[in-house]
Amino acid sequence: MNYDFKKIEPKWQKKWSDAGIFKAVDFSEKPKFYGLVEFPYPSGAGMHVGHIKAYSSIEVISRKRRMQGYNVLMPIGFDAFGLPTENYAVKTNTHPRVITDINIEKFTRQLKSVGFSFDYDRTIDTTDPEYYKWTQWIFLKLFEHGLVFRDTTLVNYCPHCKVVLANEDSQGGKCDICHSDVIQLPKDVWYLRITKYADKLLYGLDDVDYPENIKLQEVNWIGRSTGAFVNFPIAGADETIRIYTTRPDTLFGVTFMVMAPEHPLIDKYADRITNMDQINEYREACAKKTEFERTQLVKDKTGLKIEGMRAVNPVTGKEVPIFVADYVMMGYGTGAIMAVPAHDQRDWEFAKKFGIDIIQVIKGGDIEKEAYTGDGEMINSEYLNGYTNKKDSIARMCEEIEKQGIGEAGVQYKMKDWAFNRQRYWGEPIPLIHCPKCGVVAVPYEELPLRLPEVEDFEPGQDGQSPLARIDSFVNCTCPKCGGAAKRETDTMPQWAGSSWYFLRYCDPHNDKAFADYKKLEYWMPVDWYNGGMEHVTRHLLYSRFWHHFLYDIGEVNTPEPYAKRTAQGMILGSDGDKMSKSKGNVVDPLDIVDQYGADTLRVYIMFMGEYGAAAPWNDSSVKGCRRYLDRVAGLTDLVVDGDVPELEAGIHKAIKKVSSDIEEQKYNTAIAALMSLLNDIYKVGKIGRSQLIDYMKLLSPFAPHITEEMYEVLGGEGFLTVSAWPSYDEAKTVDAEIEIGVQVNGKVRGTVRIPKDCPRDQALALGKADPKVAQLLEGKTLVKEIYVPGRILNYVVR
RNA sequence: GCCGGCAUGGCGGAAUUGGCAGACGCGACAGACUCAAAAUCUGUUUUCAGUGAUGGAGUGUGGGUUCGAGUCCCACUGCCGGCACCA
Repeated sequence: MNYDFKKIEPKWQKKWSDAGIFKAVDFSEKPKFYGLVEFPYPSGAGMHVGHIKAYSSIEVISRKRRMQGYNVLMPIGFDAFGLPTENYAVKTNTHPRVITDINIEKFTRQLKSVGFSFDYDRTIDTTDPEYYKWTQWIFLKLFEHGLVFRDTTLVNYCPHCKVVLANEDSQGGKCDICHSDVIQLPKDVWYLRITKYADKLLYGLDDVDYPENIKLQEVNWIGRSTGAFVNFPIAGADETIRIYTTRPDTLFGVTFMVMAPEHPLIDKYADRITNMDQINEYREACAKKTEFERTQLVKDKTGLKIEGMRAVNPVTGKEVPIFVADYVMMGYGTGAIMAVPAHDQRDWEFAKKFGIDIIQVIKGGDIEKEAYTGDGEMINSEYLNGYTNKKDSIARMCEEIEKQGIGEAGVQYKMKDWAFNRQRYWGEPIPLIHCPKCGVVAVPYEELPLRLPEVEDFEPGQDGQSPLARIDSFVNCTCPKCGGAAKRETDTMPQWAGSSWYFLRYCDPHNDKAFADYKKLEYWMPVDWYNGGMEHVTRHLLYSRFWHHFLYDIGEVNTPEPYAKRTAQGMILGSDGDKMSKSKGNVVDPLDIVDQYGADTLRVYIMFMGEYGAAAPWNDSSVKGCRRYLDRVAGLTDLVVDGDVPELEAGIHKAIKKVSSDIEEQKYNTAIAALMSLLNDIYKVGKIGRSQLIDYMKLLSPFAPHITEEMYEVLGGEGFLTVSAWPSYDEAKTVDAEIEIGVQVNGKVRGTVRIPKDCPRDQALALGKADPKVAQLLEGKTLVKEIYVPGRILNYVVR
């Protein structure tokens, strides 16, 4: 067959589309399969080869599932709110809606040209009011259930651009746009109380099929630790400083305390602190430091003693000094710590620098040289003395703490609550109203969607205000509760919002009564297989799992966990081995490859590059190799004969087995290698039976759907190959009657021998010895041991 | 610093999970076709010694377990990813 991909690829894309074979059918009798890919951000740059790789995994599985008789839901959509579009809108003075529509149109065209079998009838766009209506609806549900709260925090602020910056946009303490110094500014922020779901997110991992490394990243991100909260009284005051510790059993070793510079008790007791001026100076210096500086420059511990204020160790009754130091963070624990310099390296360094006592309470190490953080017998600790097991001494101390009423056992998480607002235009408006009488009031559900107002000017406002704050007609409203004049919240949601529930919308994308019909969710959910980038396994995965757990708790969805299985693809690097980037000029445009070699070649190459989960560099020559392979595949139509070719039977059965299992394990590269190998065999034999070739086409179809569909037509096949039955194999035919195994002498391979598959031990050993080279090596030696592993190896141990 | 991953020919990568290392592809070399080139086809291709049969070495480094190690254990080196003064 003449392989003219420019003709056949559009031809079949149109035929498949016209026949609607990729449409998912709600409530079909067939078993369901929901395959999900991370929906793209429709940037102006268009599709990247990374997108192709990310989607190819679910594409191949879904195509195989359809052939296996499943009702497949494989949707696509666009996560279209976000900064790049907004920045481009500002620069070109074009409405982001216009830009988004152009980009989505472009993306869709590109996706289709690669032949992805998405159900385009279910395409969603997070910026469509009919979609973000439900993002706002879920937000209001969270609000209703007390999971939305407001708090003051320090944000990165650029005084020059007058803009609040994300951490990513203020790396190194410089504004990404104008490169001036970023300062920390206190600001009121909306938070989602994700920490309330920390345990559910942690223990939910036991019930899902994620690779261990992904689970571990989530576990570390959640960062659950157990310990105790202890209250240290302030000497001469009726107040305590609350601390959190994972080692309450070292309480007898406490020789000082440290508070974060932002700790509110410092201000509260300002009048009795005698060096308040110095402290304020230090605090100001800390405020200028960015998160980056504070965490990167870990070498030198800075700090200052608070004069005129001391704390009492609640178990010993002894007074200890209090310091302020920025190695203690306000954002973790209680913002204050008890310092045990003998057994914590940071406390040790601080104590050495400030000449503070060090009391050892765990035997071991040399605390003159460094803190001892290992295990050992408890000493200098009254009732804890003699304990050698950390777990027991901690448990005993927690008991004592609670008995003495000085604190309680508790749990802490590294995960922080989710800061949920941005001062930007291109995002979902937060549907809340500030009423001078009633406080914060929710926009009534029936008023959703709360639409983004049409504006001319998208630039962020002065002093970090959202552009929406300038639109009086948007801001001014009446309070839904009291009917009085009120003002709308003008911040918008972060980009993570729309992507936290999109997979639910795919189940019922056009519903205007609910985010999705419960019966449809029951039919489709959970997602059977979700593939995406490693960079999203912490934030996006946790955020969306959080929303889903919440929706489950309020009875809106049918499962606690949204994704039954999650995998991640490796990056495609430039041909120089570096990350692809415009500045390096090593970016490959997938559409160029489609144009030059065809979509099938691109698809086969990307799946053949190497282990799916690993990073691999692009190689133009290898692309040509895949094109050469498909050319040779096309040539198979010239070798067709009537009836099966017996020499190929075993090979075809083996290939069916291997390709079938390799796809399930994401070993696409070896599946393709097996098909290439079989192709070489077919050319050696010089002929192939018609139905044998159709089986070959079926195996290749998920990878190269266009050429195989065309060949199927040439062969006179009925219907579409794409939805024909996946071939089955006969296990007996995949096993050879006679096999070749290695023969070793003292573990070194000295020859091979052909033996029957189920050759008995004695016979195999005799056959091995009969090999002339082996016989020669055995001559005159004492045979110590003979090893025969059926189907694997023969080994003679001699002396 | 902590957590995780990886390391195999000139290159991308295989190896039934402890059993013939280098499948498959790229590149290179030789040959065929061609006036010639490209394309295509046929061979060879881990490395060292040897015309050869063959023999030695070989999966980042050093050690260990085993009849047998790319695979398991210990120590180290180098790269990649994530988190980072987390109390």
